Amino acid sequence: MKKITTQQQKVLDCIEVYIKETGFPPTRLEICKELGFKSPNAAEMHLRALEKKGIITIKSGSSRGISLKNKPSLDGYPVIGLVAAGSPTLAEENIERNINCDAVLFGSNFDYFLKVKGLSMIEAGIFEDDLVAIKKTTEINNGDLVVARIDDEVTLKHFYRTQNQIELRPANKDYSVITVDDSVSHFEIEGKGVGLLRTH
Amino acid sequence: MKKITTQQQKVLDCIEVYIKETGFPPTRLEICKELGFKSPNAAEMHLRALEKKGIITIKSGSSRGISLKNKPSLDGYPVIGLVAAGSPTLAEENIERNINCDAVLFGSNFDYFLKVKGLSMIEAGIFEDDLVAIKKTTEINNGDLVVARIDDEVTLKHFYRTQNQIELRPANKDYSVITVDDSVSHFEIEGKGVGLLRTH
DNA sequence: TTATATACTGTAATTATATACAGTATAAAT
DNA sequence: ATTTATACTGTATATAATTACAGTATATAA
Repeated sequence: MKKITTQQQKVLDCIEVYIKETGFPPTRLEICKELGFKSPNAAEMHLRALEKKGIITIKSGSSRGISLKNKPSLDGYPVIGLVAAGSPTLAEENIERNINCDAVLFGSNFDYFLKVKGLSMIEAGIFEDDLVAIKKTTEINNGDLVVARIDDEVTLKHFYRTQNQIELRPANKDYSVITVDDSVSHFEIEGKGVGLLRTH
Repeated sequence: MKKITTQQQKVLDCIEVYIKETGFPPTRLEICKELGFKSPNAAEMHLRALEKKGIITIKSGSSRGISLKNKPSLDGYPVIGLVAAGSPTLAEENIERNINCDAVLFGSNFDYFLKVKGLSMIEAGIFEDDLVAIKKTTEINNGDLVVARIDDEVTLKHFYRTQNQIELRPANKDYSVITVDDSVSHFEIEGKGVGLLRTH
């Protein structure tokens, strides 16, 4: 993303304010009126520059056809999809999108949303593509929903610690319990599920 | 706020979707194209009706000058618990608390959260005390999750319309299908479930 | 019975808007 | 030294869009 000039920033601010106040973007002439330009082409040129820099898109031939591309929310929570083997969960390439919501939406605060793959937790009412709000912590109690990393694979299961081993139990009778033992070279608790979000 | 007709709801939904996708409202002709109308006046009349009912405002003489008055409320979205028989769902006494979140958290916007009672939708991954985001609309398709009012009782079920009757189906084999027939003195669709929120 | 609201088609006119073209001028990059 | 980007004024025009007007038809309310 190239740097933006002072005048281009003014035009961008003008558009944002206009949308916030009216619900729709301004015309070239309205931008001119607001910023004191005397020619519609002044606005036009700035819009073209902003489009070229990837800040907005302009739908050709449409009145008020300006879309702001700065959707990535200021302080939203990342949605993590498939986690590449070995990569940190929150690595850039794992972020599908951001969701804007209250930090205390699920009682306690949390760090990211994990997009559920597979049906292993279906009996706990957790379906494929549901988003589970994850809080990064290693403070886990028996029965908690955890995100665990086993040999570079990330999984969502119920956590149980027995006398001498750790079990990751699915909530689906067609799946098997994962036992963490000597055959596992790397085991780590990434966090705890504190909430769930589903879009119908 | 007067009641809105099915066609007006379609137009409103069309505007909401268009804004969400493009960032600016549609023109009369674009609404017509989307909904299959052949005259721009069809859209115009619906818009006038929606304006008269206080749902939108139209800036005269401006292209795409449609503003949704549907403001993401400052106090957040109400959580509706047990609905008292005969009372309007959103009556003050039914509001348990408010939740602050993004209007478009569930793709389309919505009006309130309904706190789930009972286990009738458990096979759809909807558990007791889950919060279902409800959008007030009468635009329902078969299989949709709906909030219905039957003889002053409010229920959450899957909606199915067959040749000559309406069925409200639970997602739990221990519960029976509710058939809306002559024994029902009052039936009304309150809205549609667009999302789900669960706190672990 | 006479409105009033809904729900459109179809045509047309006015005006709102995007956008091209012709200039002028300055600063930075190649 | 020449191009490229910025930063505008000013004019013109094709077309995008609103909106009025004339109909048709149905349902509901006063």
